[in-house]
Amino acid sequence: MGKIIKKEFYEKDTLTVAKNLLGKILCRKMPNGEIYKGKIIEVEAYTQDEPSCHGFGGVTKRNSVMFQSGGVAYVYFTYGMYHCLNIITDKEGFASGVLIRATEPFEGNFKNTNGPAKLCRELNITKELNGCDICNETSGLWIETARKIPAEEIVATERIGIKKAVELPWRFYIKNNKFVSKK
DNA sequence: ACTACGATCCAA
DNA sequence: TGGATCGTAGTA
Repeated sequence: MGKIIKKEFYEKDTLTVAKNLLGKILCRKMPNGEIYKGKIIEVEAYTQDEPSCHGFGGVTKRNSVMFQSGGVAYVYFTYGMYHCLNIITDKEGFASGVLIRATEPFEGNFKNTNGPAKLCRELNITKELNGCDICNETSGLWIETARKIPAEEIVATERIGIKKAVELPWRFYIKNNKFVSKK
């Protein structure tokens, strides 16, 4: 099957990585040993130079992982009850990452993965995984290679749930996929 | 110490 | 459309 994606894949500009992540296989080994694999079908890009990014105002305790070089997970807690998963991209010192908004499950008995917080709840992704290495399966979280999605199958829209820089078309999803979180 | 708010979700 | 729910960051 697929091989684990290496660090070089993530150490590129965020918009490129975001689109390249579509179709790849998000893999999670649960604390009880159960394995989940699902195709990434919806993402959003965030970078330090636009105000909706958590790293926009500089390093804080919460966002420091965003400033690492690509290939680690940034998991944050929000709305008092939810977690969201980002894949950190680009080079050290520049806050940037890709929010995983939805996957299409194909291995493991999981269903509610069509939303960033639902995905984390279903896969037991919490702050314990914040900063973990996603290029090594011992972390319990990694991504495997798969066919590249051609540009004509990718839809770009405005990002969801933000109030700043709303005009940027930095949300990407695979056309006609029924697991997309919102239209 | 005090306050406002959030890259969400779900019920109604 | 509004409520749940609380860590974080900004202000004092």
